[in-house]
Amino acid sequence: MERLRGADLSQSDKCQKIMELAKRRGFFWPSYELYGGESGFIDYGPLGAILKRKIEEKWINQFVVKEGLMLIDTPVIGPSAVFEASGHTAHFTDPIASCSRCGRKWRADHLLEDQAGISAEGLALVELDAALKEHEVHCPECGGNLEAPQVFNELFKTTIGPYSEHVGYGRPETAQGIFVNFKRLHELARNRLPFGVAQVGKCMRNEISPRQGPIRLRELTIMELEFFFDPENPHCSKLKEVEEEKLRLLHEELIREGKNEPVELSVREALERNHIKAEWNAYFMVKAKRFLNELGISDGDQFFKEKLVGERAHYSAQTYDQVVRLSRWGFVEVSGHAWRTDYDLKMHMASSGVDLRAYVQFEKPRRVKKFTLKAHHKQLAQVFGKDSGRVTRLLELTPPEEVAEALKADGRYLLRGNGQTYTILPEHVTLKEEEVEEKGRRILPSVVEPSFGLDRLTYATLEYAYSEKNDRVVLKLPRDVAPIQVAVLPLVSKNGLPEKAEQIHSLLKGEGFAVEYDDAGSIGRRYARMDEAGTPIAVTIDYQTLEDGTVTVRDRNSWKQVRVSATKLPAFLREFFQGRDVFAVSS
RNA sequence: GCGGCCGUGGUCUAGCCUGGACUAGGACAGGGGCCCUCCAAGCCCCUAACCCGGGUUCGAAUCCCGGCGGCCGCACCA
Repeated sequence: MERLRGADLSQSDKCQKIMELAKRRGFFWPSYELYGGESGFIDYGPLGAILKRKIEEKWINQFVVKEGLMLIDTPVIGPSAVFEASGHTAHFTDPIASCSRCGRKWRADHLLEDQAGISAEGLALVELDAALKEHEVHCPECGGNLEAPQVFNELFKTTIGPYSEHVGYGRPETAQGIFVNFKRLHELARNRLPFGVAQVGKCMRNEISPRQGPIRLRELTIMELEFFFDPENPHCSKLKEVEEEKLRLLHEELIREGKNEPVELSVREALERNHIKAEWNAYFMVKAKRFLNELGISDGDQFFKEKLVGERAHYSAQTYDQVVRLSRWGFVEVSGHAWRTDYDLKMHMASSGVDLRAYVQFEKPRRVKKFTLKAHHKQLAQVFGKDSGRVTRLLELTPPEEVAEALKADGRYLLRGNGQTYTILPEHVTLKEEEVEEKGRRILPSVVEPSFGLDRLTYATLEYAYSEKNDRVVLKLPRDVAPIQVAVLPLVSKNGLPEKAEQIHSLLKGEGFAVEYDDAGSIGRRYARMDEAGTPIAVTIDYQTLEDGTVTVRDRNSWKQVRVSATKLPAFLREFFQGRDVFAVSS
């Protein structure tokens, strides 16, 4: 496929070998090769599909089952309203200006900021164009004039049904499927905070120029969870379990100082020094670190890198990327840990007009002075016509104090929502201040979001499992994600050994193991084949098996062998796959 | 999207500059057979490829153009 020469070769050697192995043994390969290929897409083959699924299962086990969270599954396609509310149609996009002389493309907003020192935030394309001209921004490379900026939106666009005006988008993240269901999910969590909801699924991002095989895809699988907590009670109840754990952080301060190396801080220190702003984020970062450890990626090969303000997604108040060292690309993001605050719920509440606040009960009822707001429906209907229903709902969701203050100061209140601004005058409402007994309050939960790229994790797992021994490949996949668990091999293919091996094969299959039988070629060749596929255990049936019913069990990593009686084999293997060091004990 | 390099069986590659003897060679992998007591042993046989389209030419894997794809650099990666 590709050929690399000279200095490139040594550095990308491992990646190269893995790509070859992946194609040869059926982990993954480029999609649509029959028609010349299409970049940004990969196919998972027989081994890869299972490996990927097992990593997903492991994640679900650790982040959903063990954490007591909920798992849901929502559509890939969503109507435009969802992504307009979430900000993706506006923000999942880049204004690109090309140079009319040299043809280079630039981020128009970045140029404006760099050359004119003006924030381009919130500027429409025409405004951006005007600003670029006004401040005489030129191509930084050749000084040529810039063409009018154009937007490129990375959402995949489609239509829903036969109506071209009914626009839908492929989701760029699974999160919105959770946010739009917040009310129901909170109800299912029996109206308690905190709680978390996870989702695993395909997402689409129409990348401008994807490369790097499984690292940057236009269609990818994301495993993410939204964890909702009370912003007024943001403490992580499980902090004790993790506060002494060390995290390697390359935090904002270090980056601003120009540093590249992370520092090692305990969770407690990181929180005390405000390098991590949300306790729950810290908690899940520890979980994420351990998760990668179990996929074979040690602490030294991963760390968390904070995203600077300009690099963060539009919804995020703080984001750490978990990065892993990969042989070809250096440190690559495999998960993001964003503190999304109440951004998404707030946006969906404003767009839909539905109250998405959670009710939090006080320990004791409190007597408080409080404004109450009563909307005058008839008056509002006269002024706003069709929109009055929505205006009324929005108005009633607004803190009355805010309305009262504005009316007092300016004589009017500007109500924003649904992409419009409505002017509320004193005669539209009745505001009363009274003392009431409150049993609780309504709040918009704050959200932390750990979000993992399953494709990248699958690749990283392969890369970290890859090793060579005596000129052959041994894929030391963690035993709980290996696609084939056990190989059953007759030592030779005669004298009744294959028949005996077939019995053992069926026995183990019946016990629920993923087993493969192989009697082709010499025993050494078959061991080698299984090492390359990452099969942790090989069971060999030999002449002694016929005499005393014991078989040889071979460990892929150490090549150690122990004899186990066939009847005890299932129990032995079960212990092995639960993580016990059965070879050290028995040999 | 720009620039550079590149595209040959399942995988890695030889051949391309200097067009013909290329019915495209090799290694590994795969299938069949012989052999058969533990780490890719050996022997025999077999399967299987010039990215796509156009052009130049008597003749194209080889030269030219376009497309697609890959790698690297720039840009992009909310």
